[in-house]
Amino acid sequence: MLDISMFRGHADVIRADHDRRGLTHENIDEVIRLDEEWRRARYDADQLRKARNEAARGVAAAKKSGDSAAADSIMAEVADIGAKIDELGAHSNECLAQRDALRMRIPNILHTDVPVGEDDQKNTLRSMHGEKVELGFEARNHNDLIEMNGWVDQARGAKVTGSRFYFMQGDLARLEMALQQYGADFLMDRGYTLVQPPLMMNREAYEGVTDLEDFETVMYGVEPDKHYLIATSEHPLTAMRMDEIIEPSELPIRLVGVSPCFRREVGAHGLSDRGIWRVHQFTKIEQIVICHPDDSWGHHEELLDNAIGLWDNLGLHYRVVNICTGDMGTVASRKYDLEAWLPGAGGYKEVVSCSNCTDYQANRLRMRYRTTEGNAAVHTLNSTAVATSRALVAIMEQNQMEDGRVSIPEVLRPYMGGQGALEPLQ
RNA sequence: GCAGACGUCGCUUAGCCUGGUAUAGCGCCGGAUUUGAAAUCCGGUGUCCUUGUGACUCGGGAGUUCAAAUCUCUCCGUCUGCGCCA
Repeated sequence: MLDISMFRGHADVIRADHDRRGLTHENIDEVIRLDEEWRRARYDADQLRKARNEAARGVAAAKKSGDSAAADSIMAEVADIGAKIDELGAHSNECLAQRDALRMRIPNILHTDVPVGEDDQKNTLRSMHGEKVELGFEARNHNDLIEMNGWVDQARGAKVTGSRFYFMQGDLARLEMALQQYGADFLMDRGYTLVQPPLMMNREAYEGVTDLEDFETVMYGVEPDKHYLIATSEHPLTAMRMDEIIEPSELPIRLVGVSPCFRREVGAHGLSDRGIWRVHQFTKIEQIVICHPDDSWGHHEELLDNAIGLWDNLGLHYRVVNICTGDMGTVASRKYDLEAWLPGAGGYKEVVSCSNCTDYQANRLRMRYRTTEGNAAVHTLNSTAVATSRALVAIMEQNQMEDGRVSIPEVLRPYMGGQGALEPLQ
């Protein structure tokens, strides 16, 4: 959510940003109108409250001096003021609620370097990493590999839960745990604190960190407790400091979250999504930074550098792209994706997403740091380190051997008892 | 799950019984003093607005009242004991 001062003093900046995104200005104008109406109603109500306070002080003084007639007369004068205050107060509250409901839907201001374009076709290449390996035989896609090796049982997942749920087993399950361990260790070495978050969140905290539409399309609700299963540990880790004033000496806060992630993935998917590429549940190692506003662009590069270091160490071929205006979403100001080469699928596909959300989440979460001129919103950033399901797909497709076994990246072998390849399930 | 106690400004804390301007300490910021620092002293230190002799703020919400941190109801959370439990 943008700070209200943006609408009062710099609406031209928001309008220019909407122009880049191809949005109309209606919502901006409505927020400004509701804000003005709220301020008027608020002022009128404040004047009435002032009168009531003066009367109350008059009653107190009269009673203290024993003049009960004067007290009675003041009380008679202000007998109906409470009802008027309630009425005006209700109107002002309504204006404020409407203003902020609308303000929640207005997206973050994009960084000036974000390329303009309608959809992911207009994302621009930032850098290439690693080499495209010559397999010397026809590449299988990961779905063929998991089926021929028995590493994932999709049919029984569907039976006991539903479609896109699965049992992961054997060497692939062990590699999944190795990826978690390695990813967490890699970031702890770089000064990040390991955190295992709650896997459910309440509505208020969740509204602080995500697009409202996600409640319909992404998150699972848990009844009757009114909780939501987290779609990523970014959400609890970012909301962790909600309603807090952070001492500047604590910044920057660097966290590495490890958790299962739950996603409804509403909307039909085609055959191209078979396998474990797009599933309802996976594990993710996530980087989080909460920092001073002046430092966030530096930390954004730091998060990208961490992701690049990790994926280089896995020995995989991938590219980094700048996400364009049409592919950006509501919360981020700038976003980089890592896209891994999938020889079986024949393309580069998203495995890491690295975002600077500036003060957008912090405003919703009332998450501030102390300054000499008052308290100001912090900036929040997040980036995938490893989403295990997608990293497994990239490893399987790039490291596959002719017999269908898969070579294990060197850095993961110590976590696999020294094993060099994934063997079929017996 | 049951019973009891508790929730006050960044932290600690007084006020609650008996309704009438939110107390003090710590921390932090500024100033005085000092060659500099410590110590000491003075002032400031939540939010909002049309910046006023302004409004709001005592876990959230509702109620009673001229007036609620204070009384009532309700929800949330914490602690203690009991119960259950990997």
